[in-house]
Amino acid sequence: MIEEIKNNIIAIVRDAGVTGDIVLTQPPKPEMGDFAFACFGIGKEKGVNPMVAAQELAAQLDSCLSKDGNVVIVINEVQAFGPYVNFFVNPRELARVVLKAVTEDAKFGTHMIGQGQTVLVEYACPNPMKVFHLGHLRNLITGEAVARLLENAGYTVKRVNYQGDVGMHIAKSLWGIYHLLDEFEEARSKTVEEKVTFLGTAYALGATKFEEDEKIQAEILDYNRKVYEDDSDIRDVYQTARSWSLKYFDTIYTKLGTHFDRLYFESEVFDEGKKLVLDGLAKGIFKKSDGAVIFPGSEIGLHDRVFINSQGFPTYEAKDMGLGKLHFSEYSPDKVIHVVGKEQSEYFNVVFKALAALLPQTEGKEFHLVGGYLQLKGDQKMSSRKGKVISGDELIAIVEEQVKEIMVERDLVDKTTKENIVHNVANAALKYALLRVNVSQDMAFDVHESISTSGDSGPYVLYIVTRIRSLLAKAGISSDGTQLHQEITIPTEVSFEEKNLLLLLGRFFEVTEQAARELDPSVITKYVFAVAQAFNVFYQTCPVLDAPEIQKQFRLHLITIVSRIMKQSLDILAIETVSEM
RNA sequence: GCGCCCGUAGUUCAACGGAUAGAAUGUCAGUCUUCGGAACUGAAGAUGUAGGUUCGAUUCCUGCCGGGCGCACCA
Repeated sequence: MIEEIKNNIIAIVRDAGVTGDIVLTQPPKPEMGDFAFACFGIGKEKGVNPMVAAQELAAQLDSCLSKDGNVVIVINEVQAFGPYVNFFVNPRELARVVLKAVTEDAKFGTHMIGQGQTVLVEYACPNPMKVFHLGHLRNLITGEAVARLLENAGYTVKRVNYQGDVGMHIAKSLWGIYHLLDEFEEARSKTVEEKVTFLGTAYALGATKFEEDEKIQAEILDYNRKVYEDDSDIRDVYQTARSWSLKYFDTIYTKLGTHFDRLYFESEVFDEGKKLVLDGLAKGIFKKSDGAVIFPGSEIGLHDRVFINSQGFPTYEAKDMGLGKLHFSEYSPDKVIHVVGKEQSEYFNVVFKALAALLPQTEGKEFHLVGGYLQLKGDQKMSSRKGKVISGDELIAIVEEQVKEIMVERDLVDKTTKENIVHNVANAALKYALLRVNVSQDMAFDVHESISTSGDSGPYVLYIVTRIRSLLAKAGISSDGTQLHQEITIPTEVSFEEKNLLLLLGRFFEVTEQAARELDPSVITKYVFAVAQAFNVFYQTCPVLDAPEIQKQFRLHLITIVSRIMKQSLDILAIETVSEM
């Protein structure tokens, strides 16, 4: 792999008398070399201008190159560029090393850095009886990718989803349902979508009335109490409505190819949470204030938060204490990653401190992976029908519809496969668009751009994979690479385009590592796009099937690996490839 | 009022304190008698503002301008 080459270069540089850390970077342009060593450090050490130091080092290295061809066969040339010493690798040697590494190691690109460690990834977290909005959609897609990123790095990952099935929003929904009882009864026999639409209406009604009318406010507070007390008056309606919501969420999870190891609910943690906080109050971790129990975050430079309200109900904060305890008793995780929007950053700062004070074993293991916002861009046609806010599942449907429109003209094998393909392409479009931006970065989503067949999009990347597969099929090779020979003759000439592809393929190893370290799927998205582009450039100038035999075999081998690594990358993003499109 | 986050081509996004700030899209100009053209090549086009630290700042610090969010009994 590429590490082998890098180590080779590092050894040469060290031989030249350079001490300390030797870090190799990539020059900004391929014409400037393949690897670079910055000479700011040695310049300072020697008290000379880094440009001068680079020139001296390059000259020194160049002279050893010619002396000992054996050691430095991977390097063709050393050149000083400003304050950098740049290395040009021998393309044939690069080809040999990269093809060998990737062909021999079916797990190339996976890591063991998480070996023996359990990580809880908490994501999605929609609230029963409320809509699954766009924020949830981005969160879900991000969370699944993060989970896969970590699995790829060797961690044992548990996907968990924490949902608010008690609290004021539920009380408001219940009030709405009880004032629309006829519709509720009718909904029992309707589809999941219709049930959920009804729930949306009921919540909206309750929420509006709560603001308008004090008497209704009191009624809703009473519903809240009944939910917490599991009152038999409301039990059936509550459970029924709750199950409708969960069913609806399930359909979304299935569509997007995610699943959870454990669904947590506020209803199962609030009791314990309250108990923990009251214990903490006795120990002086929490304080009484205006009839409520608060965590005095302001004493440690944060802010105060209410954990138990003056009515004696645990707030979200207290419930999180109960949840934390459950997490640790069930999985003893080494890390708990909460994928949650950035509006909760300061909330988590306080809550993690409180949790650590209460349960020392959680100290330093709780992380908030800050999610950026998702907005819709472009024309208003998309912000649905009645000017209402568009929901997550509506957006999925819109993307799928538009992909279908494009695909009608395509002449594909049969109808069932075609539906499947439409589904996969639509998924790719959506996921790619959401995962190409840094996790914490706000983004604007444009349906037209996401399904665009050219440019930085899911369909573009998917298309490259199918085209390679089609090419390989023509040559009678399966795309999984099982037919590849370990021994391959490298042609005497390896082109510039081939070399670029090889360099990129070799980087897969460090890219997956970086993505896992930074918990950022966009690292993978950017990489897979770069590979797709490099392939297209290669494809433009390098014939495969019509090439002379040695070159043909080499190129077939190369593109098999391209498709394999692209598929592996897309797998991490939970994007499924297709055989044709 | 206090605190956190963010201002990069027309637009959507990149850039461990380092080389000429990269892509995509849109615009303009080209390529190829296509191993699936849903392609490729080229051009024009940007760091909100004023200072500071540094050999070097999109990146770190301060002020200002502009935007988002959070600050007690919602989740």
